[in-house]
Amino acid sequence: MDELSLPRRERERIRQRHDMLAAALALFSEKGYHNVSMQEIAEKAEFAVGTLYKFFRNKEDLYKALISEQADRFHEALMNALSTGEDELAQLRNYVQAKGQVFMDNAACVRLYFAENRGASFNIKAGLDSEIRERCELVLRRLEAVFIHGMNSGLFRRTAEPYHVALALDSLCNAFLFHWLEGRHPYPESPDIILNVFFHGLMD
Amino acid sequence: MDELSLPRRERERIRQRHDMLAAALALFSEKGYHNVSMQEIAEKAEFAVGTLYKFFRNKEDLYKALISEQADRFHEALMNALSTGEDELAQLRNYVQAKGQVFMDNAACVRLYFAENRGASFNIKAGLDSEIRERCELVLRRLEAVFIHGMNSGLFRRTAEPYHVALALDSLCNAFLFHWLEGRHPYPESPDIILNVFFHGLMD
Amino acid sequence: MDELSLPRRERERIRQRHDMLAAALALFSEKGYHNVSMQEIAEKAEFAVGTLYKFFRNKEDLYKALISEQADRFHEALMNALSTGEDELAQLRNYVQAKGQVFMDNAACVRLYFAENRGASFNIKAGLDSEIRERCELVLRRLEAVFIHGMNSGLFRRTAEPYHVALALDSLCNAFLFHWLEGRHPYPESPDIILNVFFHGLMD
Amino acid sequence: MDELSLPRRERERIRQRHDMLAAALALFSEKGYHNVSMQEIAEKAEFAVGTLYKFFRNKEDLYKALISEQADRFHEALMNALSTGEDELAQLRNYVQAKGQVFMDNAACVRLYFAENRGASFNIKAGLDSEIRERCELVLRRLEAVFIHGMNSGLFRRTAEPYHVALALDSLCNAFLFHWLEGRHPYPESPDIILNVFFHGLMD
DNA sequence: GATGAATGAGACTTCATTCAT
DNA sequence: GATGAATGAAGTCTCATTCAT
Repeated sequence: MDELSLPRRERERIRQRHDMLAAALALFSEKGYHNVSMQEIAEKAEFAVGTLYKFFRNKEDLYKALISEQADRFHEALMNALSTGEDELAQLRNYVQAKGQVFMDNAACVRLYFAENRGASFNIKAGLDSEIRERCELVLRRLEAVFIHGMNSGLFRRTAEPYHVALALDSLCNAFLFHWLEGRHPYPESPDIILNVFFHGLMD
Repeated sequence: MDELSLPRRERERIRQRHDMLAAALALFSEKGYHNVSMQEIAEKAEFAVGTLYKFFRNKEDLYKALISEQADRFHEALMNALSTGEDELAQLRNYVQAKGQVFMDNAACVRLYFAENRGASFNIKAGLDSEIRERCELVLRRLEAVFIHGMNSGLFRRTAEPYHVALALDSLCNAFLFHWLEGRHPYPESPDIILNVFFHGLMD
Repeated sequence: MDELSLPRRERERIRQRHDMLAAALALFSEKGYHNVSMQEIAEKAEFAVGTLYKFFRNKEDLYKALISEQADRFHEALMNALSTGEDELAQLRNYVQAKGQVFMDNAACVRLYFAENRGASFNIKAGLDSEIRERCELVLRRLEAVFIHGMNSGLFRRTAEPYHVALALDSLCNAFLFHWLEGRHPYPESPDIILNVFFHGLMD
Repeated sequence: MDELSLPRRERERIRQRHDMLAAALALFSEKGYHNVSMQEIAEKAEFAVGTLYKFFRNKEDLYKALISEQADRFHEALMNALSTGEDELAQLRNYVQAKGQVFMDNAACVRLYFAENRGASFNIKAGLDSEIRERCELVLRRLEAVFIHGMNSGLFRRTAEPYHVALALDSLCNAFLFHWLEGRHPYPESPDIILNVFFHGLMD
């Protein structure tokens, strides 16, 4: 809707940029950054190679833009989830569900997302990572805040550092999602299956 | 000790192979598979390129050998930890500690390990991954067994699926280790800091 | 003439391809397939290596294209010669002359041609050879037909198998041409010098 | 028998050298000079690479020795044939038969022989060729001499230059042998099938 | 004297990037 | 502004040759 108010030329450019990123995402997530050529991306997006370079300084730049935008969407969805819900319990449920939702809706991204957050592409070049990690950290801090709130309000017991609990919940979601990615088992439909692990301790 | 009994020539070859893998590990973990050339590895290992190819059929082969051997060490250590300890609680403590120990002693590997298990190198080629993931799954199943035992013996309460709890514990360790890798904060000295999250539920 | 009607871009590409093949021919015929590098060909043709690969999938492909096109020209010229001339005698004269003409005009090719038909490049890879040999066989069969016609019409005596006579005539031309290639002596100006051997038997 | 009189050490060396050349011949004729490595030859001959270099200065040297020795055998056999037989007719028959015999008994060599005499390995490096061609020329001159004798003695008519007739006969044998090599048809059992072409002219 | 591990130059090929049209 | 042909640096891998044992 915002786009409609832009000059036609500008709107066109945004659509083109979007098509390029979409093509790149499909290819990167399928074959990995290093196994995709600019030629390939250009062909899939139905542009000339030169045009790609009008939008992105180089391959790495294109990659960063891609990751960055996807990360934006993810983190925005997660932050929203954490801000929605009557009490902290509801917020956590929303978080778990939102994380599942957004990831499963964008399987292609997830592969890249994990790649970015867990590993190999420390590499591609620094810089990107730190930016993404910062946003991960923000989500984590927000999650921590929910736990702190819950503890302060007496909803949760203070059995461990709130940050640690936040870390635990998030990493558990990731583990489930990762398994889902591999086709091992589905992501739990009810968030409670994941949350139970934390709510009801193993020992009295 | 076994090596001492081998013919000198054989011992020499083992040492050379080790040096090559060490050089490769250092470079791969720093810059990523695709950003390291065989030339580079050869130079770091102080061999000629051709010599590398006497030991490994090609770059991918070298990479697989590297990952495979490191994964062996890791998984062996973890399996050992899970088999050591008077009761299930002790076994879990050992697991958490062993995981921390072995990873922190091999920071370079961990980067590659995560890369393998979380992402990017879906790519490099299938085949390796599945092999490694299978071994991860074995560890996870062993961890699940500890929880099942503990639940059956009344040590733990059955508040969630044992496999889910196992997944939760393992992924939490990974999360901590990952943060440590990034220099954010140390891996907890006492395993209890991690275990507490599970033992004492957040709600009554 | 056809080329003139093509779009400028297309004409340009044809010229480039031609230049590349010309450079390759010169080098291959001088030093042999294995002793010429793509770098060398590129330099001689005044292109970058990468450009070569835009036109030919790989070195072998370039080689095959080269051989194939030259063989086309040769065989077409020979077939034409055999179809031109009042009687069989004239056709044979034309053949001998055409063979000499076309070969001597393309000395570089001839080296490769012989290489293809007599030897070494059994090797380079099958496939090409058989294709070329088939075309040689066609020419030979056509030559045989001329002899058969001549024998049936009473122009020639049936002193031997027509195919054998065809083989004999062709191989004699080759022998002369080969000697000429080596600078030993000239290819006979008059085709009769070669033909005489066959027409007038050594014995009564 | 001569070998028996040599010191044991010397006899041993000759046998080793022979084994190396045999291995090389088998491999070269199957795959071509450039597609065979010294390693391969060494393995087939059951020696170490280094040992090969004790006997031959380098790969080319080994190749030249191989070709040279085989050519010796061939040309000796041909020269013998041409010197054996009551009259010129018998000598020619012997020649045609000997050429067929010696080639078919050494199919592997023939491939290399043709490669040497007709093409590609102009290349490998000059030097060898000229030496071989000289010996070919000697045979040809000897063959010419037979025709001259035959003409002078009235056995043959002087229908063409004796050298040309010699060339014709030899190249016809080669053509038949080449076809046989390719499995197209057998080399004529009776030399007369080849000789007839020359003896009884096509025209009165 | 034989061995074969080690060497490293050099071959083929790809692909990010530029720039004339 | 878009195009895509051209570029050439750089990567992987092979193999003739050497030399310490």
